[in-house]
Amino acid sequence: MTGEQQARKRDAAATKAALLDAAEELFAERGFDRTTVRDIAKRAGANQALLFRYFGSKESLFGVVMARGGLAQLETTPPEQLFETTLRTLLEPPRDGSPHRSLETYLRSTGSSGAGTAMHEQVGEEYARVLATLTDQPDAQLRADLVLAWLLGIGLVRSVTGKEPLASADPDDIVRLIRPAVQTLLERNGQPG
Amino acid sequence: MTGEQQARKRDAAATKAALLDAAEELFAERGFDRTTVRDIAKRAGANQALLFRYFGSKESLFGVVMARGGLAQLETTPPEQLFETTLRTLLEPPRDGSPHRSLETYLRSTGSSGAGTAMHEQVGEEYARVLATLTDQPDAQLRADLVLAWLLGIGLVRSVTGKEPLASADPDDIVRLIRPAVQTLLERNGQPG
DNA sequence: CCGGTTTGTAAGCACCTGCTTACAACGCTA
DNA sequence: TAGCGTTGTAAGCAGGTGCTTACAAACCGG
Repeated sequence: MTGEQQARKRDAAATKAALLDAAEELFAERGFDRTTVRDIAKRAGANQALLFRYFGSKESLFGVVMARGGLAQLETTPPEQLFETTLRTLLEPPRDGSPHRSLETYLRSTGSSGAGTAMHEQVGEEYARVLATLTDQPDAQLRADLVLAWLLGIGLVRSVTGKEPLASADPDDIVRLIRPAVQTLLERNGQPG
Repeated sequence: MTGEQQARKRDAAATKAALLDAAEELFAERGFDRTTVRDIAKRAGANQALLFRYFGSKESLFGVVMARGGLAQLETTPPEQLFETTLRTLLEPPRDGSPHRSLETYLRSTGSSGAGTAMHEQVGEEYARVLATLTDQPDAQLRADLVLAWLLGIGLVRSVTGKEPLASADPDDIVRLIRPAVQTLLERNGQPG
């Protein structure tokens, strides 16, 4: 709820931005399916017809939201810090002005629309590609997928299902437990049997 | 030739079972939200009004489906094999007569209804409790949650988003890569800093 | 055969969904 | 100031949702 409903009288750019912000929040909180265009318009303080005028459809808006900030963190974080940085972002409560919440949206929108699928592929591919640079082992891609899977699983258990003690655990403790295990995964040769 | 639809003429028990089977399949395939009561009734070859007569509501049916077979694997698998067994179940394509698909449903129904939340808590709690017996370290519960998170994350990336190379990887390879990392997670003392 | 109960069916209700349309209010500019 | 494109609004549409109701057909004990 941006409290400037009266302040913005005739400003298409601001309305578009408000719709995008509201959509980003709601998609991250509820996923694609359980977010309605009426909810988005209401939170943005705009008429829902404008959503369709500016973005065409709900799916198209979803795509714009994902494209806008989905990969920002990825581009500004060195690979060797990506795992820990992403993990901490996922673990900390969403602050204003924090990186965009693409992984959360990824989680909450599993099994949703076609737009969701395309987004899944893109976001997952990008993260895994960077993570794969962290190991010289032959199965680099697969190992990277497993790291990504862990990130997503932690986000799932923590922010979606709220399972304790994980949900309330100190991010430092989680990082301390996980780091050596990830190191094992990335560095150890696969051994037969 | 009498068609199979007439074969079950007046048999409430069989109709209930058919509805349960259909619901279990569809919830696992699409999650709670994207499964409609009309779909369930259609796959079961039954009238949708019967679904409400026998189960009261869609949410209630969901609860019955989860309660029916959700924890079967948990009760018949020794703790030290639980991780690998569950992982392999998650990795293999669903066969007929295979264990119930509670974790898949868990995944696909994230962020769904209240019934989904209750189920999430129950299933997650049971798995984590058993997994926690695998370590003597102080943070046993937290470590168990992290193992569970990895399981769910792998299921998510593999069966929901279909990301390659994980989606098509040999289960043996995945197990070989993951086992030492899980061992590290469970056995290693948390070290400060 | 009769009456009541159980099982199955078709139709519909009230609500929600994404999306569209018709129109009013505004502000630029000629 | 008159005209006109732009921005915002209210109302509604077509289809889908969970769920209910009214009723017919089958079964069973008497």
